[in-house]
Amino acid sequence: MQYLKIKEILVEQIETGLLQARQKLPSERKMAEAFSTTRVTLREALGSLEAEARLYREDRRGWFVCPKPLRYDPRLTLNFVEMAKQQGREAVSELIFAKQTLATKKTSKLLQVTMLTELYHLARVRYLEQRPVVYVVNYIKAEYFKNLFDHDYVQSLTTTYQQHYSVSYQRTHYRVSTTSLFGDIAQALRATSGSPAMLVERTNYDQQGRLIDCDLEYWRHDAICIESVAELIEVPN
Amino acid sequence: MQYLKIKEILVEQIETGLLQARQKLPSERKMAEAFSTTRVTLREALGSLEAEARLYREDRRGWFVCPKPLRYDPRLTLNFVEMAKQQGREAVSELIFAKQTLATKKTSKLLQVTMLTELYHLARVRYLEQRPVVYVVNYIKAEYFKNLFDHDYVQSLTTTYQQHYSVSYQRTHYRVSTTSLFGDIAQALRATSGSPAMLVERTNYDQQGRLIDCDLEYWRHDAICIESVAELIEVPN
DNA sequence: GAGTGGTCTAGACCACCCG
DNA sequence: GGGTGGTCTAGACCACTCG
Repeated sequence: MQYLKIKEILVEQIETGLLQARQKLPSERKMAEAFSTTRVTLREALGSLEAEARLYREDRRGWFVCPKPLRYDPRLTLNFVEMAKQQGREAVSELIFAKQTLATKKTSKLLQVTMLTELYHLARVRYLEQRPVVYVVNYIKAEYFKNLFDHDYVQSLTTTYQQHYSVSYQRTHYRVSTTSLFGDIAQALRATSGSPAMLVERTNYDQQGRLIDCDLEYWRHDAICIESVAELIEVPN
Repeated sequence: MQYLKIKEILVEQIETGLLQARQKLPSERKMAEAFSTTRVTLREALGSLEAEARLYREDRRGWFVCPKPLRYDPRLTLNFVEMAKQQGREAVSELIFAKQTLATKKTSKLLQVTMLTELYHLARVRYLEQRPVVYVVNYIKAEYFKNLFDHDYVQSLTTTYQQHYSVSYQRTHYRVSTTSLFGDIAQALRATSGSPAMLVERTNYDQQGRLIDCDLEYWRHDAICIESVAELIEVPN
């Protein structure tokens, strides 16, 4: 079991700081030679460290050491940039597209509206210290936010909701599962197709209990750690 | 990109029901031949479907089609068996070990006690329809539960807490991250070493706000989907 | 005991990234 | 344009599972 030995060595180098967060590893060929093995076996070790969130790769660019994950609390309405700042991290949000569309079969179900209801549809990529870590898709009920695109919607939707429409999030329904990245999303995150990912789906309600929008967040799985507190519910048998 | 084609075909067979949940796939050699490729490439496709939670494997036993994940709401105090039953699933809990120990550096931090505090330490494996899906480790403050082992602690700790000690969970602090399975845990879950996993860590408080125990839950990542509702918190800037 | 999955070797070609 | 990562071939051995 050579690849386990390789993993141990790499983990040790990470933990002793010989390899630092965000640092690029040597090329696969060089490492394979250094460990006296083939690329196939080396990649077995690297892939396994990727699954453990110790290494990540950028498509065709190489392997890097994972920085600490961002703590994410679904109860906080904070925008991404603020959330990162409070943890001493530097964050940026970038627009991929913003358009107006009509609800399809899938989105009408997500937002509990009839098909062809007017919606805003936007996609953004968020960066942590220059590294793209989440691809966020939003579907927003247009009826509550006339002319949304006249305001800033890239950095923080929640702020715009509040300032221009007096709407604030009150409750959120969220679902967390694991998937992997493909196509446009993988590309936007500079991830290799098939990289492990965490999917956070949220449906958000305002102070009047109205369903106002939903998010699909595709996180590079090493970049996030969900952390929250919940009051427990008594369930009758 | 042969392995993508292979994936597509397998996904289609799963979605059309040609391959059913829990069904075993043919051997790797047979599939490699059927797709006119080598085992290495075939395994690339299978590994990728494993990351997407469409296939899972049992160590040295082969590849299987993933059944639907169990929905898991951290707010519910329900024991595992009840939770599964409410979703029409059949569940069983099995004891791995139960012992009394003293807090170590790691566990004293988890439970916010001084080192050498008396603790119960138990490990269980939980099955969904015969399949082991979670490995649960518990650390419990012994001071609140004298002679815990005289009662049933395998099927449901929460029930025993309530009935014999008048203690019920009120609040939980939880953290969700991705890792992978190794050693004893992988073995108990019949998983190949290095399989992707979801780690749920919980710290639980009773009706008096006392920290009473904590859980480390190692889930086969395809077997769980975390789903909950949260009231949002206003955060001053 | 036959066949399986887990691991490994020693190559190869290509498209892409970066200097 | 050199070197890289992504993909693929055609084998091999071993320990284990299962009938």
